[in-house]
Amino acid sequence: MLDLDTVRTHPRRVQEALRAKGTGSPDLVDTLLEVDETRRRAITELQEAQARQNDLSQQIGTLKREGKDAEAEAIIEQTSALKETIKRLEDEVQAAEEKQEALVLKLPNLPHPSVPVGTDEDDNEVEETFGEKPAFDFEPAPHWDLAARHALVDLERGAKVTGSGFPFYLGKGARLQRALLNFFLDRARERGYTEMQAPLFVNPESAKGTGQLPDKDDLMYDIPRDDFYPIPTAEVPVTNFHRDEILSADDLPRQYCTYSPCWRREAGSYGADVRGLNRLHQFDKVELVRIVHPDESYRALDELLADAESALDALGLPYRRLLMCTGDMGFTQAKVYDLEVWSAAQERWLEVSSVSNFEAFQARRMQIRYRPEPEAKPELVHTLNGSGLAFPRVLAALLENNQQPDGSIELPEALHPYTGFARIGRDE
RNA sequence: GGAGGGGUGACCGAGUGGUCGAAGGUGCUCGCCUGGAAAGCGAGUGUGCCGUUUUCGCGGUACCGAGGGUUCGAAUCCCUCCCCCUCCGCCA
Repeated sequence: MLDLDTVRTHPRRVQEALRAKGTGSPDLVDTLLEVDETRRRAITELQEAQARQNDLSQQIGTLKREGKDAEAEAIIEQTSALKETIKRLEDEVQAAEEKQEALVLKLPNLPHPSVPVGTDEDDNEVEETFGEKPAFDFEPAPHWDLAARHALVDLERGAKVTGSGFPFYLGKGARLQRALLNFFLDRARERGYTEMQAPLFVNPESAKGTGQLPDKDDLMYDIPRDDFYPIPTAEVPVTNFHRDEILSADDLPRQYCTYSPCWRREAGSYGADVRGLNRLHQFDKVELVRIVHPDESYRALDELLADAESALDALGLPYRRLLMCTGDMGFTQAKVYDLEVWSAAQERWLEVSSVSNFEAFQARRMQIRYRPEPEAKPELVHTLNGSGLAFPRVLAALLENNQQPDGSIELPEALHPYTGFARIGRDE
């Protein structure tokens, strides 16, 4: 959510953001400012009426205490018209506030000046590529073939039991998942994150806080009977942990890491890119969340990026870093990097992490504030998050990139203490 | 799921219709005291919104879990919902 004051003072900047992100119409800003005008006028009128009412009520109280009931009655008679006025103005204010709230929620975050302007993924900037793509003197198999050959993943039975995109992992596949979980969490903890286990369902208020509602509601599954949403990312419960709180300056920064499954409806996805583990309805992820002082958030973004990248480095996977353009970044973000891992058999880059600075956009919705000095007015914090990392595509890349001529898979050394085995498909 | 108790400021905790944004305490800030500290003493210390103001600020209004209602007037009375605690039931 944007600050109304920003919209009032820099309407053109907001309109530019709407255009750059390709969301909503620029008229939104004008409509919003009109509603704001109406709202403020109504509030002023209402408060004047309330002041009169308070004054009269106080007089009545005084008169009654002095036993001057007749005089009190005379004043009470005057109040009935005022009562109606107040009722009417209250309704007006409420209507205007609701209208305004709905409009404000449609305004996306302003992109940071360093973000390239663009319309779609083709305009994202490849900032840097890391590691060497593996070369094979045989035809490398895609991960779904490798997973089937070694019985690591069973999508068919997952589809039977639940539906497509809900995999079973078994044997070394399951153990590898568990190894990734511990590997990522241990690394995050060593890098200064507090480990957390979060609820996997959230209420609508939380989904609104991080920006999944109202605009991205078809991303999530929902449980209408109890008014819950299975989380599409642990960002939602973890960031909402501090919702409606005023932290002291000493409490900042807060850094949390958590493992969770994530559920996404992925409505409208289809085609060859969804094969195997490329796109699932349920997947596992370690998420990193930072809540920081506003002056620190871009330094924190760099650190967060380094945290995510270091995990890929440790796994020896080739990857590249993309700076997302205005048209391809999300509604809530001010600046986003994507990390994409090289998938050697598919010969594609697969997104395994998205690292974002939301500045105060989420914090304003969630009312997460901090007090700069003991007696000072509270101010909004900045929030950031990044995957560290998403499992399925990491798994896909591990299988594809590390496959051997005999079809076995050599795992990177960093994982050995976690898996308890060094390879898949030999010495079994 | 059943029965009972309860949700008040950063925290604890008074307050059952008017002068209550709310006693008292703790914490915190500033000052006094001290060689320094503790203790003690004094003053201050909520948030949002609207208006006003070049700054400090000032005026108004709302907020005592949420939403509705009664009343000239609600933290206080009534209704609905949410959450927490205790006991019972069920259960990993």
